Amino acid sequence: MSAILDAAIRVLDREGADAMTTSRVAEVAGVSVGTLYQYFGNRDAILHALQDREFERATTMMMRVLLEAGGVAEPRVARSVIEELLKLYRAAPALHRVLAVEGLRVTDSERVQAFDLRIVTVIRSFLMLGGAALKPRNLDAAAFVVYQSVRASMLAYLLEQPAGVDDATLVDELSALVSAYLIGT
Amino acid sequence: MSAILDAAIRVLDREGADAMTTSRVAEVAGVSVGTLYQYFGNRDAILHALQDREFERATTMMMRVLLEAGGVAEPRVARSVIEELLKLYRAAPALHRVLAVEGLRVTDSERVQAFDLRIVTVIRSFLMLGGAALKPRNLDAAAFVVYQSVRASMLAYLLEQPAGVDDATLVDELSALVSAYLIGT
Amino acid sequence: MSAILDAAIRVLDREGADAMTTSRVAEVAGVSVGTLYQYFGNRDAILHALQDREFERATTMMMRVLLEAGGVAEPRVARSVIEELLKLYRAAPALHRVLAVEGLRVTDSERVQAFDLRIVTVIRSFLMLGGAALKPRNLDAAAFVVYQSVRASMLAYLLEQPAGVDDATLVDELSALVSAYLIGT
Amino acid sequence: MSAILDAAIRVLDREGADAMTTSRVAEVAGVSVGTLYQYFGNRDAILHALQDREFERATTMMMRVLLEAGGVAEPRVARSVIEELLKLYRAAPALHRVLAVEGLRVTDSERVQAFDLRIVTVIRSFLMLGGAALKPRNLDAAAFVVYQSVRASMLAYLLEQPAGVDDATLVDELSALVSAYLIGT
DNA sequence: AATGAATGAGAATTCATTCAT
DNA sequence: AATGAATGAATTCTCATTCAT
Repeated sequence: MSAILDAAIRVLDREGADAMTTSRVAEVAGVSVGTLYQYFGNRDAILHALQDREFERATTMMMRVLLEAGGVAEPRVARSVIEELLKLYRAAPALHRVLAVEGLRVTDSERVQAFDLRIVTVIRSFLMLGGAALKPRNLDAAAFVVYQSVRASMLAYLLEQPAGVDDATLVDELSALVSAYLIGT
Repeated sequence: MSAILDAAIRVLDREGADAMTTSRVAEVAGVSVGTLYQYFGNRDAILHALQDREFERATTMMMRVLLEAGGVAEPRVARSVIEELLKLYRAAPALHRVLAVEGLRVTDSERVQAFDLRIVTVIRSFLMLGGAALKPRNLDAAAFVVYQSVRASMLAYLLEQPAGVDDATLVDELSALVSAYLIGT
Repeated sequence: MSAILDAAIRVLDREGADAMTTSRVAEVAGVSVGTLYQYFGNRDAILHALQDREFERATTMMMRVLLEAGGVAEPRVARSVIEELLKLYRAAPALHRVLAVEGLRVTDSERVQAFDLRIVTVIRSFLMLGGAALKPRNLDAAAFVVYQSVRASMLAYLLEQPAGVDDATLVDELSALVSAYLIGT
Repeated sequence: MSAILDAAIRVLDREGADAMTTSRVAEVAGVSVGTLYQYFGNRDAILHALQDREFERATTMMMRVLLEAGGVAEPRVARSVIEELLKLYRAAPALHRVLAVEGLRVTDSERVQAFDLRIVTVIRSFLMLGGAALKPRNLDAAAFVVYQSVRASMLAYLLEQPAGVDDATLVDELSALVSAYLIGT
């Protein structure tokens, strides 16, 4: 039930990851723990569902931006993706924090499931489509490095609110970073 | 006592973050919990101490590399720092994972203490010294973005061991990323 | 509804006593929990119904065997009853295990209801009918001891499958035990 | 700690098996749950410890009785063992009930550990020592059947307090049962 | 200073039972 | 009569922290 997922995000963002206990989520969702367990077999299932939702949102967004750009890799496209991603992250920073943290905790068997790896695969295929405009690069590594860079910077920006950096600056610099690296501009 | 810190790292890297309980650390260190609490008032104090030690190592390393390079910002310098950083991370990936994770959990009052922010400050001053060779940039943002990018990529690389990326590739791509962004090469 | 009782036995024997939850029984029976509660006011009511069914089967079987033997107490009769009982137990060992366990849990007020006590009463009346052929005994105690002995041995045999004992051996030894005790042969 | 084991028995006998929760045992023992878990890694460990203690008591008792009898198998010996066993059972009927119940729940891997099987082995070796006086029997089956019979009758007697049976009668009949079966008297 | 037994709040999870539809 | 989502008390187990020795 999406009420439970929404409650989980709310708890995550307002009270922190430690507060995301099954009881607290149930309480905030306005249901009993029992009900929560009817929908999610265990605590992790909630995070998995959240991950799937976010993964879909991010993927959809990237596809939309790329389609609007006509499939051409340009600084403009990178900037659009980064802007949209910032919106996605801002909607639930703590969720993305948890997703990132859990991604790094992933065990071999679950590896393919991790948010990280799924997104990197999507980015990799975008880079392949970008074609001639891009500098020649090891696609695996480039997709990996670009994703980690953007994700980490955005996340740390939202959670730490470092002095001297605001939304516009962050988008500018991340766009510059990615464009310089991938396109050479 | 550094025996306790070493034990903490050992537990962290061999048994995972969840296993780093105060009792387990004490056990591995060969002391009693009571003794551990004599040196570290609470669990977090251990992490703080670990953070300080890592911070010092990283800072020292960067200074050394920069001095050896004669204070000039060049791709070669970026690559050296990245290579050295990889060594530091590889020595205790799980420690750096925890440091990263905890850094993002930081509350306002402790903000200045976080590993992240301290390192960004150091990097910022390096960028200032780099002088004319560098593209003009918002220093705060540039230091921030560069640090987060390198740190996240390195950490994810060590913990996730993504397919298609090895040490050399990672160093190459991170160097390219940073150089293209800061120097334009 | 006997579909529910059959489901309960199936669950009991295939999945164990712990798995016999009301939901699981309902599921296996192909009805909803709600429906189950329409027929059985609470979980225990299912066990009571099961007990009644088993009690009737055992009683009927014993009567049939005794009638076929012409009402005379002989080793041959004891053996027949034991053989038939083994069949009954083998059809649903876990059920009989639960019945035995629950019988021992019985509270004062429900005492008369317990499978144990009901069966012992039936056996007692068989012994009375046996007449002159039997050694003189305290009938209450004899019925009690004989029943407990046969039941426990059979149950443990089916559930533990002890080394060195098979169907034939068990029937032989139990027959010898009972005959020696009651008839002196 | 034996205070915990004693508390477990007290709870078992006064409040029933269901009441034997870790918290309740800790409470009755006058310690915290945490302390309980320091001594017993999990709930079952308590039962295992109890089992070991009872096993040792029963074994010691049987050896003592047999030694006193000079190693000869006679009705008198059987009666003594039965009398002593009744004392042991009476001291904690609910404990023996649980031990019996758990014995039947035993899985393959733990089989050898079960109270039942351990005791049967001991009895088997007593029967071997009994020598010429005994009727020829399949030792495995005889030990098994005798143990189950005595145990079940005694337990049901203590827990159900069946009408028409008292201590003396029970001992008489069980002695008669065992003697008739094993010795032919 | 060192010890480590004791603490107990708190977390995840289960399941008999109810009741509105 | 049937349904099955919702309930929530109860249970097991963990671990940071304390304190008497």
